Amino acid sequence: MKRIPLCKCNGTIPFLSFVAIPRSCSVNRSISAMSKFGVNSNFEKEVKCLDDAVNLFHQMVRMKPLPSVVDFSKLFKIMISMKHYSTVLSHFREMQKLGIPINVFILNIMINNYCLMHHVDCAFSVLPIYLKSGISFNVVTFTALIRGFFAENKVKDAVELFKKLVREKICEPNEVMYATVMNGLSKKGHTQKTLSLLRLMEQRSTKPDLFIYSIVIDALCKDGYSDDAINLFNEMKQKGIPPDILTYSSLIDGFCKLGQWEKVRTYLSEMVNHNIYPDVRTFTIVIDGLCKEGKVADAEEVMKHMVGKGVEPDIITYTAIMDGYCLRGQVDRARRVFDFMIDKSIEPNIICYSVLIKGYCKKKKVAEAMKLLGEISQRGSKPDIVTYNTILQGLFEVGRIGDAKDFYVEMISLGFIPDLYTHGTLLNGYFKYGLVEEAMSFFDKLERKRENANIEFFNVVINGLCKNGKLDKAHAIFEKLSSMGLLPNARTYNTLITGFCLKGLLDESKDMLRKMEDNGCMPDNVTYNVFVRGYLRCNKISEMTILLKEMVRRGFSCDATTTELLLNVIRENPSVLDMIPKFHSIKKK
DNA sequence: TTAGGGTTAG
Repeated sequence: MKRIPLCKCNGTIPFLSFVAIPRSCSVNRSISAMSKFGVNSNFEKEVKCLDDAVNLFHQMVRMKPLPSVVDFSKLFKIMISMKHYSTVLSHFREMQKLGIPINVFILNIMINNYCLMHHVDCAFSVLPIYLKSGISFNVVTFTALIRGFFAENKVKDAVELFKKLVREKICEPNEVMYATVMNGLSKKGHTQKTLSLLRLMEQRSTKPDLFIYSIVIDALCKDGYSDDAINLFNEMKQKGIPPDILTYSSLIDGFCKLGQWEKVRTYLSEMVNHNIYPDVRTFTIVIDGLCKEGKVADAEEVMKHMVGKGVEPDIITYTAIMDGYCLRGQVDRARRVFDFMIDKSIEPNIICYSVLIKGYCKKKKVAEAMKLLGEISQRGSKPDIVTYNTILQGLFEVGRIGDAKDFYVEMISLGFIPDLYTHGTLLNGYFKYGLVEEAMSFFDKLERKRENANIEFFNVVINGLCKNGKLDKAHAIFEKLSSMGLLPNARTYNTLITGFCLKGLLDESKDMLRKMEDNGCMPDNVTYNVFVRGYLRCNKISEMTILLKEMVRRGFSCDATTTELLLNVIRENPSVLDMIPKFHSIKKK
């Protein structure tokens, strides 16, 4: 059945003339607008809520002749943007029952709808409808499915589908499909694979565009490879693809996270020189970066600057600054910000609450944190696992071990599924208070779930064992990591090196350092500090000074604990100072 | 021309 395109109806829409239009409903206002202006008018803007959308749908299906599939597609898109996925499904079924013709667009919308519901398996069940209706799949169909796989963490399936499409020449990927695959890969931590795909793409007919470059630049920045990101950034410019606000924002975020403030300034100026002005997200990235480095006063200045430029802070900006105050122990200031936000009619979400709760816990005000936890549901928000983990940690911090255990039981009874962080917090708490047997018994109980464990979880266990003098056991767990497919990180090595150093086992520490370097994990500031302290404690001054020089040469510096220990040694034996010619510069750093 | 792609907070 062929439908007359609505745009050819001389400004009137036949199917709408049968509908009685009461004045009150916004949908009806929209229909009225459509009648007046034809299909080009935006009824999308008039549909404000689910009721509007549903009412419009029911009116549409009663019309004679029926509206075209284009109008149904538009309406479904609105419902999807409102996240009313199941309503889209039921309405699509109704459409099918009524025999309203379908096309590739609306079927692709249905596939995407299932993928957004995290039901990629159901999305595949739409494919037979294409076949039955003689409609061909296209690149959009497959792109949506690939995205669906990634959304459900099915990276292997996503990549296999993509490879199959290319290998069997089922569908030639376009820029969007490449971007979808690369974004999926990068968000799951496969930065190198993302970069390889970019290089592969350069050799094929579909060339990387702004989106593709921005995805890879963002991935490199998130992994801390800011130099590689800059190289790629320059490469895209040389190829005549100008970066936009998102590319700059990703790059600036990378520099913020590395504390490279000069580069932040350089690229902020560069973007403005190119008439690309920072928006609320760009400013929030800078504010968050400053806050995380403890530079809250600078963050406040940036906030004033953005307001001066007419850019209003949003909930994320306020949350970042609240977290900045909390990290410095200024939970009361964070509470001002929090109340100010409410005054500005910005309703706090669970992340805001969790930040504030963490702030109270950090100040050991667990009662305040608990009080706030109770208020969350009253204000229409819902605590999540992170909120509960924060309180659990807070209870351990103040030594309320019994309450922490009860709280853990309570959170499970409330239906929360403990995550790795929950288990890590419990184990860390047990180890902190010397409850090694309890910790290890719990650790053994978790054995079945260990396949999901990450390196940070094992770092907690290794650290706990080291701190409790169980170095052999810690070392044994370390040795098992590779068989579990886990790669030790700098924290793992530093924890074990600290453990050995504290026991005066400097040879074992050095062995561990060698392993660290052999495995491509570079020693960091913590590693050097731990070694300097180890040598100082064992009174190995000459070895300590050699290391100290190397440390300074590599751009690292003594932290507060090391400096204090070094000063104590110098007080007892002033001649040590002569062996450390650059001590003053070290202290200054 | 109704479908699919990139940035910020616990």
